[in-house]
Amino acid sequence: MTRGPDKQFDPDEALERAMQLFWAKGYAATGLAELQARMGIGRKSLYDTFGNKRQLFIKALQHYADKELRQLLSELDKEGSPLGNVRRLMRRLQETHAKPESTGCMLGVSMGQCSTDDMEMAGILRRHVKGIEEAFYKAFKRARDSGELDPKTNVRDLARLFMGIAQGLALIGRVEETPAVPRSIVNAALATLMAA
Amino acid sequence: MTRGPDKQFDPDEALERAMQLFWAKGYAATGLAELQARMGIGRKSLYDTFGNKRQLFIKALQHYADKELRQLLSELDKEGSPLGNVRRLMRRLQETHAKPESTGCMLGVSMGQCSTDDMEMAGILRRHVKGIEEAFYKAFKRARDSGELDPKTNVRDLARLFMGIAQGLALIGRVEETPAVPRSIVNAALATLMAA
DNA sequence: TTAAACTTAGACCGATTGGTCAAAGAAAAG
DNA sequence: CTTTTCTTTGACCAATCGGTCTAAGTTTAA
Repeated sequence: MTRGPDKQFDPDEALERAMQLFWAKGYAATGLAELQARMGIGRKSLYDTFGNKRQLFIKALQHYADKELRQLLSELDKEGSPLGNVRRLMRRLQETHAKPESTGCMLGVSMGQCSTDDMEMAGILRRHVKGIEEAFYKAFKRARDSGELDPKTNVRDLARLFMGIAQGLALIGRVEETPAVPRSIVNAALATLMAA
Repeated sequence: MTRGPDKQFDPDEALERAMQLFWAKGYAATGLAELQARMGIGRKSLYDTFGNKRQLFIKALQHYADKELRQLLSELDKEGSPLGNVRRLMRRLQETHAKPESTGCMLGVSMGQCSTDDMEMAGILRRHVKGIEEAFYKAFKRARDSGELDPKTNVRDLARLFMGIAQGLALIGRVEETPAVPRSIVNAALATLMAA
């Protein structure tokens, strides 16, 4: 039993566009006017649909993290060599962040942007970062169990290292203009898996 | 032949304080009023001495990077085992960023904050990041020459990896509230040096 | 058609933004 | 002393900030 007209815009697409803007410019530097223009909706619609600027940002962040984690998992959970999956993933990340128009990872960008005493935001970011860690953990654990990694390998530490490397890579990709540094980072990261 | 009274404040200390604020809150989220209060100077003095907000930020960033790089070099250039120096440095970074009040690395934070099309800022950040890479490079090269690292090691790649890890570590330290993740990252990073 | 329920565009709000300027104060030079 | 040159304070500016609200438009139910 609904009354009145439906929304004239697609909230999902509007959120996607808000995400892109926040991602590229950051929370504080993104104004409502710009958001409206990019999302193609009026101010009232924005507030009715998403609450306020902060809530919109949080929803955009959530949207980003869900999408990113889903892709990460689908890539790391593929059948075959777990380490092969990790290698393929890291090479893809390398290519992504080596592009000059790369805007990095929205999680990393947000970690750098949120005030240190913003506990709510920190909690949200921590949860998402944990998700990435867990995805790597599963892959490395499978690798160890299947003999691809030394049985003595601390896979928890290794997972956290790769999560950290991925964050560092994304961050540096934002300012680097040649593919050299991202390539080096991934080269060296993967080289450590050979030796282990 | 100087005329008129001297400044009533110490520009260096004012810059130091501005740096702390920018570091913790980021460029966009830091207002002039807050800066004035923290620096303890009037608005006119601020503009006469530092130009405008952006130039003040750039000077603060420069100040930070110089200080940080100096410390990095003094730590990595110590006599004795180069790899030992790297280990000591990484453990120190771990402790720094494991503290709950850690505000990360101002370079990394700024990489995440500057707009992707701000070429001037990107250039400045790239230069400073390169400085960190070079510091690691020298240390790893010494390590390879002295037989601490496998002669086949690509020390350029390794240096870039460690620079990236340091950035990731600092970023994650901003939101993490327990020392577990930073410790894992450094554990795993140093473990790769053993095997190599 | 009429009324109710909804969405829309955009005017509007006080507060705050980065930035400027004039007047007052202080030290050095004559 | 006076004059000159500098610094400081704080008022002030237009523009923009995030956020609200009214009025008009649109669709459905009766």
